[in-house]
Amino acid sequence: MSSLFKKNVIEVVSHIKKGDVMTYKEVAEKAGNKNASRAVGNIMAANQDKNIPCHRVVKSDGAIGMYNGLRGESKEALLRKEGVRFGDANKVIL
DNA sequence: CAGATGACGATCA
DNA sequence: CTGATCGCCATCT
Repeated sequence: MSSLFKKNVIEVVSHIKKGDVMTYKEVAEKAGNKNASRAVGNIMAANQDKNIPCHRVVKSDGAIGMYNGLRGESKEALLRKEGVRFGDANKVIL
């Protein structure tokens, strides 16, 4: 199960700095397929590696998305601790 | 190979 | 603004 796209996505996501967030679209674009935002989410779901801050990957509108891999901790709280600024309705300020 | 699925995106009503 | 629909891509069955 090692595809180039997947590897790129994981690399890009693991490169996200603390307090910073990246949209699925951006990650997909950096990975080589700007239209593969969906595939990116799929890869994230299949690779919840602790080294990969998947929670720092949000939707293009700044929403958290359907992320549910954490142990009951709200992604908002976690991201807030990381230093991410939130606007209204749990929307991340990009 | 073809069909179905999903941590999405953009557009339309 | 919210909800529904179509479109896109990688992976699974």
